[in-house]
Amino acid sequence: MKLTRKEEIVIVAAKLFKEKGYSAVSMRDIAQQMDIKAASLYNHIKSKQEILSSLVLHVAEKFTNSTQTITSQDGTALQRLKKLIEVHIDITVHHADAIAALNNDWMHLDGQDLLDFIAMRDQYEENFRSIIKQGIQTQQIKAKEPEVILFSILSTLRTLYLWNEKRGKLEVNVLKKELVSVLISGIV
Amino acid sequence: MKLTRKEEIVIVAAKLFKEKGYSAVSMRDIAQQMDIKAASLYNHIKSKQEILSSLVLHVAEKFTNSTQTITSQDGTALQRLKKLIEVHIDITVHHADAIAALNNDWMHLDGQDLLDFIAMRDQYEENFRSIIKQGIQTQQIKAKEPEVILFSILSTLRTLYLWNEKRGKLEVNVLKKELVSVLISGIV
DNA sequence: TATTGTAACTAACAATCGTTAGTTTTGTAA
DNA sequence: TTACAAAACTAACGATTGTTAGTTACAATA
Repeated sequence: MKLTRKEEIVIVAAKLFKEKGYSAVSMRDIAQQMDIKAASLYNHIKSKQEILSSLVLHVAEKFTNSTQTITSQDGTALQRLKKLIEVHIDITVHHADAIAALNNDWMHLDGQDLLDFIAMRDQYEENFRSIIKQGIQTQQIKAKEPEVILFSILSTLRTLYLWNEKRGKLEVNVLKKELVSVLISGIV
Repeated sequence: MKLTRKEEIVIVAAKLFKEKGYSAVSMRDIAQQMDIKAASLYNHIKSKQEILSSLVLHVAEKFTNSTQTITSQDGTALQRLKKLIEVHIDITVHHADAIAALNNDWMHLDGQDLLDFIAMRDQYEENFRSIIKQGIQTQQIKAKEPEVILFSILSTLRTLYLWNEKRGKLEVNVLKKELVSVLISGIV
């Protein structure tokens, strides 16, 4: 599958955004990385903002869709929680750069894009939360503060894009298995 | 204890950095928030960079110092790991804004400041890592990939500054206890 | 060969950036 | 009241920002 020029730009921009953040990357930086002039970028994109929203909303939708699928499946709360974690890991490994922007630069979205993103993020969190609460109710999960559990799991998953680089030899499936185990069963 | 004008500026800047990131906050933004003109800031600080490095290096040193103390104490690996987590939570709760900059804007430090920061961060991680490895060796901790355990705990701790706002009613000591429990013993 | 679409270019714009110089206001101590 | 230091001000600088307009190079198609 051949990439459009626009897709190439978005990919290159994502790498730069990951390193310095959206605001610290200029259109001239992006252009230089593609060996063209800044003005030439505008043959393919409407604005710098459009790069960001392509990047962030695309992967945000991916999370939302996957989550919806799992939540509507059957199985115990714990099974679905594990599945949710695994899917999050999968998406992260395949879209590490975009997720950096999603984590760190979403606040630079504007207008409807910003509202859409926040809605998706809140819904994603709410999905996790409701499964955790279910798990507590059915006594599959310890009766801790649900927010603390939610926070602990989501923090780890959201920061995974940073550690994935250093993952090195560790294969994805091993990472998945180990991480699910650590998050669910603890370390003692 | 009365704050110097410089300290006031750093505190105000930290709040803004937390919301939009270092690069997206202008000196005029900071000045406006203090009800003065941008040029007036320079009666108290040398540069925008100095604000960032004051902010980041100060709290980085705090982490380093606390860690050193604990590592050189006695007790089992697991006891020291718990203590490390508790101290990290304490510092985070009391310096939430500075930690946002430490997490997200450290790469905008320059020169020696950047090198110093990276050295401190690496050392901090290495401290955690060695305690975890010790714990595995003495079979207090499950024989998982040490990097996965390290990553899971540090991710949660580093993102705590975000959730601390929503902590709401949850008292610090309760948070500490619950979080240590979730990180160490898991949720099932 | 002529045409067309893609993708690059040069040049420039208005706005904003961090920062400096020089000056004035303000509060405190002699 | 005078003197001094702290902290504000106005005005401006050179550099960089995202972006636009108009033009050119090149390949594929008719």
